[in-house]
Amino acid sequence: MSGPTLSDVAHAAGVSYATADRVVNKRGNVAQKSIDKVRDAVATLGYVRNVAAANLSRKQVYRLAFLIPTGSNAFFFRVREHIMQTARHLRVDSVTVDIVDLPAFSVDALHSCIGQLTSFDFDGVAIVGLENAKLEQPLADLQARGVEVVGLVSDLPNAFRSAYIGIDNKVAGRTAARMTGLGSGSGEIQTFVGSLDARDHAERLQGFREVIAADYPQMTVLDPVLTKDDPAVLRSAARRALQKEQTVSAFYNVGAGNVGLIDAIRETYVNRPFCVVHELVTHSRQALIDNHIDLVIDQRPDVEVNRAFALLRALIDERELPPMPDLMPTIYVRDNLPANTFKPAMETQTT
Amino acid sequence: MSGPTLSDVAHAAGVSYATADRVVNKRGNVAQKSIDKVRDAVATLGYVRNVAAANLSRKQVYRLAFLIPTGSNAFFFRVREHIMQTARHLRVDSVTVDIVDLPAFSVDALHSCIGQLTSFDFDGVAIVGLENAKLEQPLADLQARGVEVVGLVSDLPNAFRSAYIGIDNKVAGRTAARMTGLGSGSGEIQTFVGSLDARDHAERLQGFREVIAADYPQMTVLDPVLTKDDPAVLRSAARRALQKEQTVSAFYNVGAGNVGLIDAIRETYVNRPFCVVHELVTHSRQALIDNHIDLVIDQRPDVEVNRAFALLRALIDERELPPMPDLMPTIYVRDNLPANTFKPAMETQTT
DNA sequence: CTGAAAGCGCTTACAG
DNA sequence: CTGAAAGCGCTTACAG
Repeated sequence: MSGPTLSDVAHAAGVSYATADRVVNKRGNVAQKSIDKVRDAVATLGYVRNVAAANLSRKQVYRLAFLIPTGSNAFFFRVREHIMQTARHLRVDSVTVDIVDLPAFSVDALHSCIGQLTSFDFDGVAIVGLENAKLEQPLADLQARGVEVVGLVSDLPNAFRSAYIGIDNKVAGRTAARMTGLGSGSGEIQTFVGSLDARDHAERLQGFREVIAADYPQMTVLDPVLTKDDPAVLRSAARRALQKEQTVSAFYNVGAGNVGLIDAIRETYVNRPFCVVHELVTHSRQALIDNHIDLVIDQRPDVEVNRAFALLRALIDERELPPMPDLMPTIYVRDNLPANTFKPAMETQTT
Repeated sequence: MSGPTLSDVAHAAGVSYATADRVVNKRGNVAQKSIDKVRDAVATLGYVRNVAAANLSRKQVYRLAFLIPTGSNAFFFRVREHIMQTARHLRVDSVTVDIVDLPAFSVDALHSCIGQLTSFDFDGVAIVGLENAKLEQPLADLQARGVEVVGLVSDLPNAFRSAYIGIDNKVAGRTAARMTGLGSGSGEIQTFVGSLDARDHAERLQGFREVIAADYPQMTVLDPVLTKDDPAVLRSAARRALQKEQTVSAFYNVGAGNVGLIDAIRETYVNRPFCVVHELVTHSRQALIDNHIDLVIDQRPDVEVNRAFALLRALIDERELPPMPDLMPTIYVRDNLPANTFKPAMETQTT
């Protein structure tokens, strides 16, 4: 900084340091006259609060919580790893992190978990959310207590969080379709979804269909197999589809459970279809390397997690938010894979 | 933090605060006996220095410089914009930035510029470098004065910088080849390079050739047209290649000057070849949207610039470096384009 | 070689 | 409604 300090402001305004502080930090109990003088001084001097000094004085700590779906999903395993790694690095900046596991896709579980959060006085929470109106009340309560909340990967009701950090799933689906069109060109595309009730899956499929219909009319999108993200379901459905060799020229798995899909492909000795899946995890990574699939569309959970931390801290400090360009889905082929930083053994079996 | 402070350490070691400080910060003039006691106390208490408090006390400011090639290159225009934007945001954290423009690819210019840097006492510099031994001496001088230096986009002699922030260009070329193989499949690929003396161009071409040779034998990589990154050269060469409609099925421009390539494609009413270029700038972005090209391989200068700032600050603070996964080239199609944050009018005409 | 003390820019009781 | 003062965890002269 090395700009003007609050005592410069107090001086210029002809009031005490304490009074200048009261108006700058809106602590109240100040005469209008003093307020005006301080405001003027701030403006003419271009005073800007030194957040580091303030935090030192206040012994600020950042108590953060992340609410992450539990279970065997490899993607969220990755998310969790990134959170822990970042947390470790941010300990020296006085941030502490609790990761709260909760059942996937359960509005009730999320509802009660958010409700309990109020008793732990966190400063900020990042939530893998659901856009359900039932969550509005507990979120409002949380925010009323001054807790900053952001949606992560999957959004919360818009008015009840400060930001959403995640990709646009329709864009992800469109990207998958573009690559399928480029790579395959004609024939039928067998699609797989976990559930059409899951908004992200529905949006991806919609985006996918739009692009194929508009730009690749020589391709047909077959109705999706419903998989519940279960590898076993994917495996058998994929095997069936692989029998129809001549007509199915591409696979697109909108959801998780890729292990099953990959198994089916590995076990089948025919020309495999062009294959696009989501999320770079141990198995999809290996399948890319082994040439069992062609492309992975990834949402960069590392970037998302980093941003969640940065954003939460900025919100808690009430400082200007950093520039945050839209998060776009990333396309991986086997040539631009980042080094694998996780030990495969630690990752769970699904997806 | 809220961990032990240095006065806790001093207490435990039975020395004064000043002495504890001397050993922790290696200021010398301490009896070995005191050193040992303090070291012990640090270890048993798990003391970790509060960088924020230290910086406040010392009135630390970060004076940074970025050495960026000048000229009409749209990519470096983008780099410069990101630096300025980030700098604006980091002003409140006491970082000031000077951007030094210098002629592209000139070892001599870089040499003298680095030499002059010593007289400005910067705390850290990021340099779009060249791997030339002539630069070693001035870099060594700079580092001897305690200036932190990192290579950005293009590396410096390895032993004379603390880190390189940029992509692996061979990986970028391999990625381009993979996409060309997926999208085109057979026929001749006309390549274009600015200069084979430019290491990044040579590496990209090498990676490209490797993948085509290994995995797409039904395609042939034609020898590159040397363009000096000049749009006019690209334009006429591309027009010539477009005459050979039936044989050339793909274009790959390793370097800059894409405006010329895009113009040639726009002006030619034949089935255009499959088209891959590098770096997302105003023109390549628009060409993607207009379906004049198929893919852009980008190195995310925004991410690189952010990392340069973070790294330089961590180095200057002598604190633990943040986790830094490898930077991989990003693949853009027209569906996963980030919003354009620059006003096209500001961007120069080339590339 | 060692220590006491002022000061960095703020916040927070506490006394008027 | 206003101000003087201690303290956050460090660094930096300064005196011994």
